[in-house]
Amino acid sequence: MSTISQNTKEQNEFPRAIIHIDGDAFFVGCELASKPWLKGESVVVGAERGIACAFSYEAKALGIHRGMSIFEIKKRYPKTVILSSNYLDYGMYSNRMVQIVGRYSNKVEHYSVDECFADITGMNEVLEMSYEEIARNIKHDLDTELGTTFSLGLSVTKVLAKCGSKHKKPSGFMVVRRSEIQNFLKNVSIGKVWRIGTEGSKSLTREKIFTAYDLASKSDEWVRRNHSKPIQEIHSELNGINIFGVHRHEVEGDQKSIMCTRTFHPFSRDPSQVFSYLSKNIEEACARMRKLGLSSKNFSVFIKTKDFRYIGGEVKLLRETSYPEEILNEARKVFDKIFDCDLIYRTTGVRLGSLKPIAMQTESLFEENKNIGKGRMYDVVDNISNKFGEHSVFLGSSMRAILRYEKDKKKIGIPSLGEVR
DNA sequence: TCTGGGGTCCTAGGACCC
DNA sequence: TCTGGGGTCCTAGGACCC
Repeated sequence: MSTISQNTKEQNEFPRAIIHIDGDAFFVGCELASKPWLKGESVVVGAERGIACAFSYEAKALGIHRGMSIFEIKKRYPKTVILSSNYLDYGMYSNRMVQIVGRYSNKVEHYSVDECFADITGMNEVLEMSYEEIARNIKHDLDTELGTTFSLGLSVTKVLAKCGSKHKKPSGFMVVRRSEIQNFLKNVSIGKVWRIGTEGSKSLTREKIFTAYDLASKSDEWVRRNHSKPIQEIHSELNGINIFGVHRHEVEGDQKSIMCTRTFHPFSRDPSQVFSYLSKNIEEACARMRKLGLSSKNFSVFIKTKDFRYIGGEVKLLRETSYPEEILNEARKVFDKIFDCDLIYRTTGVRLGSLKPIAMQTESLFEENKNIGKGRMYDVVDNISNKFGEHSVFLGSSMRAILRYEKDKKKIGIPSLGEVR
């Protein structure tokens, strides 16, 4: 076949060429890359949290699952190696993953710590390789240079590429050309499709849609009539029509919100106790915001009942802040409105929205002066927290939460107070 | 898996305004 | 004063992701 007709064929099969890359048991993979003697063993990461966060395929084969307690794992599978997680390392591996993929395309989306998408459309001519060859090279480079394996899917849309990488884990390699989509989708159950969650697959199953093929073969008209935007978009992508572009994250810190939520034990119906947990979350969220150099103007707080009912409320401040006091004042008002003494609560949370860099805040001279003092104070607070740990300094309103959290650790060390039981 | 934590985006329905 | 009908904006909560 001539080069020209080969190119035409490739063009037809890949109007766009999208790759999805997924690290296999990524956290464990990173650990094994530096501890190769553990390869082939049952390995679990998550010692510091007391539950399995990630596990090797050998551990999975034994029956270890996500969230299983370390205590139980030790008891039932004493040979399993238990490691603490090391997020800084995983972040470094993750960045290297993106760099390596970046050799083959400048359109790489760092989707999560262990996943990325790449749009390699047109790179076949630049690199003088077929799309499949490019994909194989990427996988080869990742596997050999990072010392852990990756699964890769190559197809014409993000949803299809993601179905591909998922198809044969670990170390999978799946190419789904346009002419192969229908056959491929017959073997993909509807619940496995990216962005179709439990609710989506429930409602689709009720309509006798069991595989991705069943959905893809419905008409546009039918989907538009019976389903909302998310399913409509997935339907298009399954048919090879690109809806979700590959977006490279150019800017660091383009985060839209910061959340801090925590479930407490025992559950509580005591308003001052529950508010104290909320207060602690607000303090933590503000500390993270300051670390990122951001400030927030709109925020929402919520409480969740024992039976998982969610009640919340939103507040708009007059100007941005990165300090907890103003937020707490408003949060108190919302809290008093939404708290119901007859219910028992399990979780509180705060979400800080409309984030802006601190430098972009607009303030009057007077406010500026007021906040300089506060800024200095919080510099000190942040420094102490860095040195002595996050519970070293806190607001009075968070006191009861701290005491409760720390009780679980038996004792607390507060520099100014000594040890409190 | 009777349920952890941090994110993003969508939408139904109320409030408000002609 | 009562009434219809339509548009936009907002937000609480849900669904989904890793």
